[in-house]
Amino acid sequence: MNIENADPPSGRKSGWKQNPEAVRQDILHAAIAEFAEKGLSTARVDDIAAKTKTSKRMIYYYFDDKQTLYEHALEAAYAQVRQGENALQLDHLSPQDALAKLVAFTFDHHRNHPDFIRMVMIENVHHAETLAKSEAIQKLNIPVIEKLAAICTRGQADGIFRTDVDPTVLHWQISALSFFNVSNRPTFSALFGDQLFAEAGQAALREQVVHMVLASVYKSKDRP
Amino acid sequence: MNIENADPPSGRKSGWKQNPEAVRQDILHAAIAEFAEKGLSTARVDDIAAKTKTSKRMIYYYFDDKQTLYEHALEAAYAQVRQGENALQLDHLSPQDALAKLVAFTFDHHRNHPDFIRMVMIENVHHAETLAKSEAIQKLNIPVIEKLAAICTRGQADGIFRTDVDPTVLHWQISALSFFNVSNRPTFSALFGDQLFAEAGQAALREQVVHMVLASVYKSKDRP
DNA sequence: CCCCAATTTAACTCTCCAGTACAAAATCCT
DNA sequence: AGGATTTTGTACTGGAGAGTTAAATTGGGG
Repeated sequence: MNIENADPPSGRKSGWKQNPEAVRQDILHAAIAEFAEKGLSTARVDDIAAKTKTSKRMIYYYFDDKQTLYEHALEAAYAQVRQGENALQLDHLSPQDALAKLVAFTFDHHRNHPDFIRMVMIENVHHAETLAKSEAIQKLNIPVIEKLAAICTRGQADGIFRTDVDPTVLHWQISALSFFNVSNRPTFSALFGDQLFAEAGQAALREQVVHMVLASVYKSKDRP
Repeated sequence: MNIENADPPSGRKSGWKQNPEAVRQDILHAAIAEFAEKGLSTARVDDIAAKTKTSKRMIYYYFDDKQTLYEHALEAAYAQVRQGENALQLDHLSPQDALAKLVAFTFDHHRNHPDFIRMVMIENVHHAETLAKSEAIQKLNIPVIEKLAAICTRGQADGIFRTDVDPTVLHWQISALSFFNVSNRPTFSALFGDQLFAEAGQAALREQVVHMVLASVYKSKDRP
């Protein structure tokens, strides 16, 4: 879908053969899918190769080994998802509305990017060893907190938010609810049924989550 | 710590040699530790054996293969944790206090049983395939919901809780916040620092979590 | 005390799979 | 064109680790 061998229009970046950048991307997408599906050690390089337009040999050509490939795949997964988040425009909204929109957006966004969630789950299983080494990923996460900090500041200036709201805590809350919804769906629905994960259930949960987070930042007297 | 080879006081259950039940338990504990630490496929049977008083061959003697051992380890992990929960007595408390206590307890309990959390994480990475097959585990989870349902009923009878509170949703909320706190600590602290996971931070988070959950069940007019 | 069934030990096999050796294209440079 | 360099295909290797073979040990019942 991405590359056509007929007339490469603007590709051929690094002054060399057929668009190496596109090949890298192709491999990374396949790798994300495989790692997200199976986990780091269960993932098979041969299976990643099979999902690719290219071969196993090429994977080792572009990325040195499985671990390196995993690092790049993790980075790519973060980049893609955070990029989507950065597109959100909240400045024109009141602090309450901005926060509500951010929470609802995050809930949906996580739901729409299960592969990303699963990469993070896997990273947590591995004690975040890879993530801890990647400065690139750490930089990608600064804007999330900044966005929340701006909302907090405005909300406090308006006298509506509690004075002790903490952007990091807020992010923890939003993440916890939105992340768990995707990460623990398998066990939760195996134990308690999957009604909550059908459309109606999810809509209700999103509502709940938005309310919970908003309630936690309001001063008591201002609660709607 | 559990077994002494000096005078087996009441052991020797199955009418045969040195307490096979104790050996099983020994293996299961080692297995839980190893699986929780490394994940299903990264875990090494040899390493489990090394943590045991017995040998690798014995593991295959008592449990047929790695997968079977994993199943039993998962079951044991659930049994242990749910048993701790069942000890909670809530009937003598008002619905609000009961719920608050249950939430705070769950938050702490999860925090104190990281191996259990990690087993569940791993199970989710594997799409809960093993959990889905275990009726034993599914039964273990009924009391949690029943306990919540009882609290909801009482709260509604008192006219304090909303009429549409749902025990399953409530459990989802409590679990999400308490689970994520343990499961995602590695990535979260790699990205945003580990202040939230130090004692003070955790105490504050627990407070927050209790408030959030309570707020979500109160009728608006009754919110404290 | 001797046999049998229940355990246990140690050494072994066999498969899977990450990673590689090697050489054949393909592309660019002059 | 022809040599240098980069890209790709094929077939292979080496090691790790799940699971096994087969013999030794133990305790109990007769």
